[in-house]
Amino acid sequence: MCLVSTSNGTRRRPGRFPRARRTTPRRTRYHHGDLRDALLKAAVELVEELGPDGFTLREAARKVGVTHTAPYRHFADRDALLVAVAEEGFQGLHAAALARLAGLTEPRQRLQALGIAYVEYAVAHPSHFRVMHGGVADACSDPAFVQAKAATFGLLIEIVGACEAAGLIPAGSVPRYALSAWATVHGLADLLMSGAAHRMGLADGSVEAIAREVTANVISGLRTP
Amino acid sequence: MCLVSTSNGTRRRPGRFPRARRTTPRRTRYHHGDLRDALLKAAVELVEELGPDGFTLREAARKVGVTHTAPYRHFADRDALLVAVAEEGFQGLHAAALARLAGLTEPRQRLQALGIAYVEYAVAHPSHFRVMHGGVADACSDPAFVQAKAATFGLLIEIVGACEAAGLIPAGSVPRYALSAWATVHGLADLLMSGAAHRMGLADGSVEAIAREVTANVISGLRTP
DNA sequence: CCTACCGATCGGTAGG
DNA sequence: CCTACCGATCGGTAGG
Repeated sequence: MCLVSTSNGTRRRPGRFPRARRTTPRRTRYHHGDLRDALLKAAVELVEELGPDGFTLREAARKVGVTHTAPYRHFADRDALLVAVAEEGFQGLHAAALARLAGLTEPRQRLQALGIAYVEYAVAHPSHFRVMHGGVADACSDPAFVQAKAATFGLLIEIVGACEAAGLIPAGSVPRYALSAWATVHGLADLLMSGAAHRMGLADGSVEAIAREVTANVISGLRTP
Repeated sequence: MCLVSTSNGTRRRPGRFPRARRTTPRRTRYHHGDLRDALLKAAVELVEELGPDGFTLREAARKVGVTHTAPYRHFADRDALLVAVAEEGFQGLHAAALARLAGLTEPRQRLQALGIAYVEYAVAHPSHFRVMHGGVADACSDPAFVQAKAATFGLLIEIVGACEAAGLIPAGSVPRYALSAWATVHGLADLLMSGAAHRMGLADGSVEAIAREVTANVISGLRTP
């Protein structure tokens, strides 16, 4: 039988593992916003170790060195903390995309740059990425979250729209191509994050190089203008 | 705040929800293999409702109508049941792919058919698909599981290899194109399963039609022979 | 931000 | 396949 329960840390459930004792020294006091930030950071680390479902408020508190009820001063409940992570994630992804797009005007180059930014962000911030696309974010209507998400998605539509305007894709096919482009980088991100691509011997080179190659294949499917 | 804890069923943690009482009448007795199959089926349903991490052995037992220790007669532990689901999944995907490939000889058609089968299988069997790519399966060395997984992956390599032989892709680029093709359908599967594609207005039409369009975009990036 | 507590699970073992 | 149990969590509330 596969000894997954001990060889990976994806899950954490009552009564299966002894809980690690406090590793971080307890701070004497937290200033305004200090504990909030510390909890956010702890949450990101825990999601990376245990997955979004394995994350618990109590362990985040433990990690930061406060009582398990202290987080309720800053977050209404467990999901609120995860939503904050997701929001931070969309803002970070948006910023990373803008940085990669800076100075590029040619639609195909921009589409590729957006894709590379997407994959790079996911691999560099797997916890954020997973929470962004997890169940917590799905039903969320938090304004800041929704705004950050829409802005990022807007970049994709804008760039594919520019491809259409340039005659690189058939008129009216923006949704189809947007979905194709998104699916490709989204899947690549997942296959790289999970290690599946590597296990199958398909992930040689840097993340950027891999993303560049894979997105190039998508680009090459466009018309010549 | 986002009321995710009540609006979606992705998670299940101690003390958050009242547990539903037995809905299935308790069987008087199970024949050999009968309970095993019933537990497998229950596990699939539970993963669909709660995700792989939310699945518990106790709830599966409850759903089937036996004591929470009865499953240990058929599965060594919780992970063993999930591995069985993953194995069933890879066998199902492999069979679905073979069915779609039957009669097709042209490499591009075969690549597209494989991709469509992948996406259709994922959408039709989301629980299996999630478990197949989840943490439980990663570290698993169960022979039947490994074999079913390798057979499915082998189809991809074989078909992309045929594309190479036909001059549709540059010599030596099988890994790169295999990764591209896989990433695209893997990402599409995820975006369709999670509802993200639909929420963004990018998922009009049947799953087959969407998968056909998206894979067509990949195919169009190949050389003309 | 803390102490004390509650109700509800869970995975797993002992022993039949 | 069942009864009885154990140890370990968890999210959350009361009340300060």
